[in-house]
Amino acid sequence: MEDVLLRDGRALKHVVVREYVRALVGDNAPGSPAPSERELVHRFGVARMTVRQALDALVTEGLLERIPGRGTFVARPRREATRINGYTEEMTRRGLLAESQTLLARREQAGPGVARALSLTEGDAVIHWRRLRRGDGTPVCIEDNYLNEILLPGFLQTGMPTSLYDALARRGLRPTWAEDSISADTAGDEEAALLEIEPGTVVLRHSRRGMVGEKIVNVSRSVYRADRFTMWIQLGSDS
Amino acid sequence: MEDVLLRDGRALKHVVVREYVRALVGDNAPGSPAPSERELVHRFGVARMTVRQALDALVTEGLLERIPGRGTFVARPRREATRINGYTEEMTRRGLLAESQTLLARREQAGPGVARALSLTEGDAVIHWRRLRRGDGTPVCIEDNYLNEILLPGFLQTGMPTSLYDALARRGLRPTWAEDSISADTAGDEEAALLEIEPGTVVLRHSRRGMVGEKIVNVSRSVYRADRFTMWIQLGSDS
DNA sequence: TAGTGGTCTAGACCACTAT
DNA sequence: TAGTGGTCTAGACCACTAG
Repeated sequence: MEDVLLRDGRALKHVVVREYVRALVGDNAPGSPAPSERELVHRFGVARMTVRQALDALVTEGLLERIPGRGTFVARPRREATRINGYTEEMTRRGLLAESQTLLARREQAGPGVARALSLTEGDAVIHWRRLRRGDGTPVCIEDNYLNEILLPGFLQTGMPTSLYDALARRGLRPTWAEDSISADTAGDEEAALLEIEPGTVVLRHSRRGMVGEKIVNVSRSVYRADRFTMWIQLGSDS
Repeated sequence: MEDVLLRDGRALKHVVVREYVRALVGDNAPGSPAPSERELVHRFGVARMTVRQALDALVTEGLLERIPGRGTFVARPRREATRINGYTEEMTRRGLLAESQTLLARREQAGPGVARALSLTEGDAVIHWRRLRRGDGTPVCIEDNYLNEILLPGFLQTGMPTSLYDALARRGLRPTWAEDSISADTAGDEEAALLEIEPGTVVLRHSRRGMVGEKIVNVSRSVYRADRFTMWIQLGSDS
């Protein structure tokens, strides 16, 4: 996805200008002025169309905002649809200490449900990772993750990280979109024991299919203690 | 949002080209070729930069896709983040018959919780609309909606529609983004009676703050029968 | 080799904003 | 009036794809 955008060693001019402006205004407050187009023309000795191409990209990106007759300014950050977060990030965002205990991490043959969800054939190799997750010490959730082994060769060997999503990101496989389903249910015996609640207590079930492009990266099935967890989601976006 | 974009009666050239191309390829299958840039230059007698400006817009919009050395083509439709839907749309999407029975529709003074959620002061006027919602005949959900009366003058008088979101859309107030929270719980006595379940049965609770721009339009609190409803959400988008 | 999109130049006139 | 962004021209060379 990232523009490398060097051509025969020479940097593309519009990229140079774009990144210069990005670095210049990067953390400035919304409403701060960016350099004018003609100022950038003089600074870089390029045509105005080249400068406009650079600024167009930053405007499309939502970093800058043009106001005719006034200038170009840092835009108010656009609200974005919820980032696809995993447990660790969710908990950290809430200011809780996220801990994780691996109950199971092994190669398995996909059962019918997992195979369908991952768009594999029954019996194909999947990585099954089951964790008990705690927040500030007490059990909050049991999470079963199933990963397509083809996409993640050697995943089990290269050490299991705390955050699955971090690990996926390092391989360029962090889901950019996901299909989630959420339901209310009661805890089974095994779940109840792990979550340290009575069997039959109310729980929140959450399934997710994480995808990047057309690739289905992971399928997770989580069960949360209802008394310790409320799901929070932001939908849609500005603009 | 729509570009009117006529200037002193003369149509902007890049808009003319853009709309010509949009109409031309409008419903074509993904992968169909669009006219080449030079072809459009000759057809409209404009500079190539003008054509590129027109096509850039359609590419950003997701309608077209450029492939260097090959041409410009109709792009595969991009996946978008979940549209903010109400109960009626959700049920219809699932192929169920959505029915609705108004239990309450009146002007009230906002209590502390509602006032905070709507960013009002306690005691401000709000519209409270409580409905029992059925799917294919059986009770599925009780939904309490609280609306900022200032934004919706005469709402109670102009007839209560089936779909709140349709009614909001007609006033330009359909939420474009929302903050949702979802939790699992058990039904209270009154809820259980309405939902035709036993008190203490598992339910799914869903709260939403619906917003358009900076305006908070509505706050809803719903309780779903867990045996009749699973929430389904799509997060994120392609790009 | 012919055609495509990608980049870039060096100008121009316009409407608008601020002073 | 000076400066800004918006539009537009008429070229140019490049890398890449396809026949």
